[in-house]
Amino acid sequence: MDKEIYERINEKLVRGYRDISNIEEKELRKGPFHDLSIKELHTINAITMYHHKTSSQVSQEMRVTPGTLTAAINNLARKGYVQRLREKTDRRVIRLGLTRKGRSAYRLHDSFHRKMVMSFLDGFNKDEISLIEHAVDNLIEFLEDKNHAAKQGPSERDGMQSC
Amino acid sequence: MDKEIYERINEKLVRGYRDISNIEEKELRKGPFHDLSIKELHTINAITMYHHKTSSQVSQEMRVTPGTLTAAINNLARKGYVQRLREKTDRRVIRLGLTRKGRSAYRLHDSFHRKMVMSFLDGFNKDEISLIEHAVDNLIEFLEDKNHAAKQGPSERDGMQSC
DNA sequence: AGATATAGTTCAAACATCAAAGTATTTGAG
DNA sequence: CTCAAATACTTTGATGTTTGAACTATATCT
Repeated sequence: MDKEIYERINEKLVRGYRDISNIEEKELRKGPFHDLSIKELHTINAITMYHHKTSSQVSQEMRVTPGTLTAAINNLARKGYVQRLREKTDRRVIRLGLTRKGRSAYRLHDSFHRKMVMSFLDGFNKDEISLIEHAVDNLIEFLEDKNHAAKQGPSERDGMQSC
Repeated sequence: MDKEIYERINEKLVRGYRDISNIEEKELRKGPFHDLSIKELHTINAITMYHHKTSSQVSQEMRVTPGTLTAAINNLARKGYVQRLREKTDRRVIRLGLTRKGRSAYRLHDSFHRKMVMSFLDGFNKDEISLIEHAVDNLIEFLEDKNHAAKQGPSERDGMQSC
């Protein structure tokens, strides 16, 4: 492929990637939830509206250790965004739920995402959108491959020498 | 637009976004530069191969405060990836350069990016690629709009009521 | 020359993160 | 049934990143 095109698209992706968090945080600061950081908002987002996932589930999805999540939940509970709900049938597990305020923050963040994705896809027809989705799928697949390779360890990356 | 399509693409973008840093870091740990974090690598990337940008330039591009960059450069210099070069004509300014080792790390990271972008665009022809690029442009434009709106302050977002 | 501006550094505080040890609870083997 | 092992989460201590504000050194402007 053309080197120039690669450079240009790479540069744009890097720029977009770098700016998203910054801008999400700035938007956040303007609204009624100025006591939330972007990371806290992402935790709220991972908890989701009504699923009452367990702590373990959320920490795995977020790729952080259980201890990290505990600390994050402590803060969000103190600020009134999240509630811990102890499971009746197995008292070891904690289920996480958003308070009314938490759901409100969730919706605000979601509407930002909606606007962002809408503008990403603005002006394309169904076929073109599915082409773009295919490119995104390519990217995710690439990341998943790398992820599995990393899990197996570097020595077995290609060719499965073990056994 | 179709709500279902939005949900699906949003979910994929969020997942991709979340995984990129994790996987870049994992890849990094496998190679010869295991003493670098992903943030440090991004600093090296912002310094670029041969431009000798000033500290201010780099900190602005990275959207961090000058103090943050100083700390990062201290670490990278200690580890032998970056050199400070004092400007002859204006002794206040520091220009930043990569050492041989720093350039080597830069290249490794760049090759990861290259593979990632290549897989993103895999299987598309020129026209299709320029369509995808257009979508990325849309996204960047959205972010820039939001960024300017944020700079002006929330009260003047739309309609320039001042004066 | 002296005031002001600019470039970068230092410092103290806040926060996120992790690994490892700890607590409470459940499960499973005998 | 009982106790050892497993599981779910929390606590703790250490590390690294980030910021804002005060600071140093240098340049520019009047």
